Amino acid sequence: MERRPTITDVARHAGVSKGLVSLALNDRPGVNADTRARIRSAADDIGWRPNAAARSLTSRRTSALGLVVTRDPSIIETDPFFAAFIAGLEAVLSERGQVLVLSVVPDADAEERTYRTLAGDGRVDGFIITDLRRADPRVALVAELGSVAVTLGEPDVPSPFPAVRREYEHGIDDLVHYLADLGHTRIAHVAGNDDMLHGHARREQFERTAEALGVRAVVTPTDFSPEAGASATEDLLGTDPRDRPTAIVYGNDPMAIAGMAVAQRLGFRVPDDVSISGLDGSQIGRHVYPALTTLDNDPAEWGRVVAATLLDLVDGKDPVDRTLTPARLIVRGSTGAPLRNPA
Amino acid sequence: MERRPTITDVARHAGVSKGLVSLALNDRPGVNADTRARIRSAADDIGWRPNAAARSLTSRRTSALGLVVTRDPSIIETDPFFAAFIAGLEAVLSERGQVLVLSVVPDADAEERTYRTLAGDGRVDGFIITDLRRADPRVALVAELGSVAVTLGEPDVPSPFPAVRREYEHGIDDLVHYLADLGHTRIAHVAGNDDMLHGHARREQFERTAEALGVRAVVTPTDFSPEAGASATEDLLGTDPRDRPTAIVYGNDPMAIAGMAVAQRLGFRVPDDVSISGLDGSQIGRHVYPALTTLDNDPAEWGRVVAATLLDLVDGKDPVDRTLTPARLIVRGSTGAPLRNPA
DNA sequence: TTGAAAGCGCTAACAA
DNA sequence: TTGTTAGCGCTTTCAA
Repeated sequence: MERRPTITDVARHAGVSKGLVSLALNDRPGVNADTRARIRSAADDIGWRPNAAARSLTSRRTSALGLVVTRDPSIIETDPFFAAFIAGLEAVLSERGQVLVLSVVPDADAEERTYRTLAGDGRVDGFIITDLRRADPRVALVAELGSVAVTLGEPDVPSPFPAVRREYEHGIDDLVHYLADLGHTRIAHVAGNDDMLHGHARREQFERTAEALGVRAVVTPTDFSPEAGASATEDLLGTDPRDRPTAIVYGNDPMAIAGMAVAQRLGFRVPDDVSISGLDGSQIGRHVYPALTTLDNDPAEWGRVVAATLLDLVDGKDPVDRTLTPARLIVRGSTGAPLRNPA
Repeated sequence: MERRPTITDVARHAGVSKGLVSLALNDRPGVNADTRARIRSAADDIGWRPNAAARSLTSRRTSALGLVVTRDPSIIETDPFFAAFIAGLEAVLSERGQVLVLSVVPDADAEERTYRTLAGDGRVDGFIITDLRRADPRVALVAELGSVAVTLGEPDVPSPFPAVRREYEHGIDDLVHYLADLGHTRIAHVAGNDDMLHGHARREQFERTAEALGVRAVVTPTDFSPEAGASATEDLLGTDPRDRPTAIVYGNDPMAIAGMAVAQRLGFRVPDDVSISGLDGSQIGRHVYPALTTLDNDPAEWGRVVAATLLDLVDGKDPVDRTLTPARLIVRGSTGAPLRNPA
């Protein structure tokens, strides 16, 4: 097996010193243009690529970003966010010669261990913190580890790190208004994990708007899993018809899909007997019947902006918060006016 | 900002040479038990962790595995396989101190570039090759790059690498038998990408079994996207009732869900007017109405076995192919006997 | 069983 | 503008 060419091989081929090769190939100033070109073609000729480990050892940069996803294995599969989010990250990372180190861990203990390992072993230059929780320990942990991060959303703890956020309040406001305008007076919210900041904020906004409109609101917190969405729906629809909600807003699309299935199995027509809405968007929501009303999110946009923000931070630029375009209400067939006489 | 402790710090604390620290902490023989214990506690005291780059430079091991996923961004989001697959990989990797470098790329060009970058820069010790295609160039590419890989399934090109496979043929056979036994005589298959080996193999097995049973089979190849599943379904159900299939088997669950929605929108009852089956399993399939008949796959099991196989290979053990438990038919509400007089 | 020294491939001083 | 020389933090000889 032939040895991979090193910078010394390039230097020999180009008839220069390896120090100069390093300068030339890293686009540093102070190299004669001809020499630079000669070095470059020598490198191409022998197919040289800088070794990441060697470079990292001196530059103290790994050119890698860490994403640690903490989700129960059964929930991660149905979460429509991550795949597109990662594709968005990747679009920026590959362009800038960076890689993504991904971990999927089952619980908070494994999560902390993974952060410590990734930072302690010097494997990544920074972290992407998703699914912020209340009093999230990860912000302080990353700081303690001497690393940096970007958070998706604004943490409720002091954070030295830039945040990327999307305005969701108006979207929820629009959604509840839209349902109230259709004539719904009892609207349930099968909320996501209330310990997660985004789940919590959406629930609060839902309650605020419902109260402002004089709509009767019932909130059931869950864990974002379709199972939980299904069982919450059974409870809601099993109540006395006079108390029963005529519209249900779910914390994410998979729960909404599961809830819609329960409603249909119990003989409720959607949307005539009960209107169903997701939150957070998804591709599959367009393809169920009836198609799911939801609030759009654009996971790929999240990914692109988060990656760019974190790379700038790692490059020593001043951290700047970024705000994405607000979530927009997408009305599809799963919501409509409530029928006077339910089946 | 305080400097991270190095092996020299540990050596000083323990009063030994750094060479000995290396031997002791890597469980190499020839170190006095007391000394080893002393070194270990010194390392713990000052919180030392070996730097991955430095270690990689001498050991020529990165302790990282590469996974390059080539999917159109719109399809990756709905694919139920990857999230759980990655969680399965991770379960093994974290236990063995390895990390996963993940890339999501849009097309074959970006794919090749990514393999070259990851291997050329010495960022990973080996690759995980999913979604094998016909005459897949990646097997030769990885070999050319001097790296190693594990393939999910058996490539149709000569491969020096171990393969992990799951027996799918019997499951498909069972599924078609099951449908034929219910009385279906016209069964369509909305197949996945026919350029992908698993999609192709499943289609062939479907056709073989259908022919053996004297069932009329119609096959539509697609790209695995829910959109394609939906439009294929419109075509199939728009035909003359005497030609119309009474059962449709989709290449994956998202397509089946989209197809079921189309059927329902067109006024077909599922399963009375048309039976719907997925393939490949998914969590969300349990939570649509009616729940989706499918063939189970266990992405997490794939992940665990693939990771273990690749790590063994990287460790220099002889490559051994592994075969997972066969895919099993899971009958749910979306399939049933065809009604004599369709609506 | 331990220490000393060399070197992995690169970057970054500093000289020339 | 270019060459020389030290390291970065670790593993691995080779001596002692």
